[in-house]
Amino acid sequence: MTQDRSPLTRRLELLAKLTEQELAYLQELEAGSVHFEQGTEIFYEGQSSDNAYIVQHGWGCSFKLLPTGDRQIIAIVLPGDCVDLRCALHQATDYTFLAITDLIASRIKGLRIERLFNEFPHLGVAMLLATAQDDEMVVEHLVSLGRRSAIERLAHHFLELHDRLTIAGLATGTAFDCPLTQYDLADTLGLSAIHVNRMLRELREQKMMTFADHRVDLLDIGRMQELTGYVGRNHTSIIVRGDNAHSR
Amino acid sequence: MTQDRSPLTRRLELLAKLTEQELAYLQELEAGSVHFEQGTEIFYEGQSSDNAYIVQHGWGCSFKLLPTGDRQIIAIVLPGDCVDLRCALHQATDYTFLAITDLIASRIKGLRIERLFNEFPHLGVAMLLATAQDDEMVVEHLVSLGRRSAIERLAHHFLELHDRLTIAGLATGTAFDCPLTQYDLADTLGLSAIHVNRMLRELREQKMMTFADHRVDLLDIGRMQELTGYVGRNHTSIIVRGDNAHSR
DNA sequence: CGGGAGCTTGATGGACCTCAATCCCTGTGG
DNA sequence: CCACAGGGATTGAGGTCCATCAAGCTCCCG
Repeated sequence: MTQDRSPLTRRLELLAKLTEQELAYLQELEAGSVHFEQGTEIFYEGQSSDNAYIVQHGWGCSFKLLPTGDRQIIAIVLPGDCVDLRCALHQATDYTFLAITDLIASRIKGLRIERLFNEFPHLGVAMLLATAQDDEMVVEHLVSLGRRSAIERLAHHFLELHDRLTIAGLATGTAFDCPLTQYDLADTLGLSAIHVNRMLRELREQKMMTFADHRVDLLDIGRMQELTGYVGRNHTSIIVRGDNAHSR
Repeated sequence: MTQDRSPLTRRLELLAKLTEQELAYLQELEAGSVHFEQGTEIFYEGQSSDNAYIVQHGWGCSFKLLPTGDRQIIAIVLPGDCVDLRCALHQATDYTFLAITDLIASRIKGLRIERLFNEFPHLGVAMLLATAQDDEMVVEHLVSLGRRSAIERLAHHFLELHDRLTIAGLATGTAFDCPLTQYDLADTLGLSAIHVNRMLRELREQKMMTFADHRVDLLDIGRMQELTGYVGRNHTSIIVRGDNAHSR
């Protein structure tokens, strides 16, 4: 069974064929897991640190603070995500990593990452691919902030969360648990919490989705996709070719 | 002298000590350079391609198009930047790469990147560091779009361009050539071209900077930094420690 | 000389922010 | 058991930032 595989292992196996040896090393990398309480700043902007983290359980986020006190959330972090994999290489973090819920993560020293590339380059490339996916998400997020309206940003964000949680086995059907507050959503989407509230009401009245009691239900995914131009995530492996993607 | 070193080589040497062998391989990687005319779409969204590019000369940008026809520029690409280094690994591009001016770049097959990590892991890690810098820029861009006002976005963007061009040896003092139109700026900063125009006028009237005839002059960098909370780029190497950075 | 790309300015309106008040729920301590 | 505080959600009113529409400008190039 796959229960004993970590979330990251499952992700990587979708991206590349890994040998027993590589799997063993990956397991060793993820061995020691640390528990962080809800609200913990696991590392923070300006800290000199060479640790990276692989999230095993719980929700987190990375964000930056502006001199004005405003907060901009860069990304919501879910199980199977790597945080700071590259920043760990140069020993300085430029954002804060916060545990939104209680969170369990494996801590990895920067040096081991360098060793990883030396000893298991193929595994290293697979992890690069995973971070490339994460980067694509950041880019899509940037597009949202630059060119989408408030309601479009919200719809897009929930479609994406739904996709990621489904892949991680944390969502079934159209609904999922979501610990984010409306303030978190506001700081993610570059809006005020008040406007987030109004747009969530709009989405509810339009019967597209509901957001209540830490639970999200996507009632009409089709219309939400239409609204945002969202193209679902490619669930296939790296050997993608031809006519399945990019229909528009 | 360093004239015969490519822009990327110069960047990497700031990030890691490279052996003669690694430098030679890097030079081989960059060997065949291709010339693209101004306005060329070097690759485009949806294309199935496993090429990456290292820019040698000229300005470019990467952008995404929305169903509405809106354009969001992800990043301005300058000499020494790598484009699509990771995407090349999974053979599908999710944005367009456009030559803003005539542009010279080295084309690199995805396979060679995989080989690079196998045979020269240390060099691979150095290139990872360079892309980590690029990612930090995208993150900072995202923060701008989410939480900065129009005038702050402009000031921040020009401060960043100035820093990058200075490092690349393409700016001296406070001024530099800049082929971007006000439409380009608008699509980069998530604004309308008209509003960009007004805010540029504001910056000029405030005697902070000028933008005219494809030439930028930063008249009062101090006040621009104050306005945006911009912290200049670290010009030092990867061995950064202690008290030099992150003063605020 | 005509046309197009880019810049500039004015007027109007809308999307979203800010301020303010209320309500609910949960946890805490007397 | 109840009072109270605090975090989060909700709604209203008013104001601001920025988009949109419209028009005219300059410059370059065929």
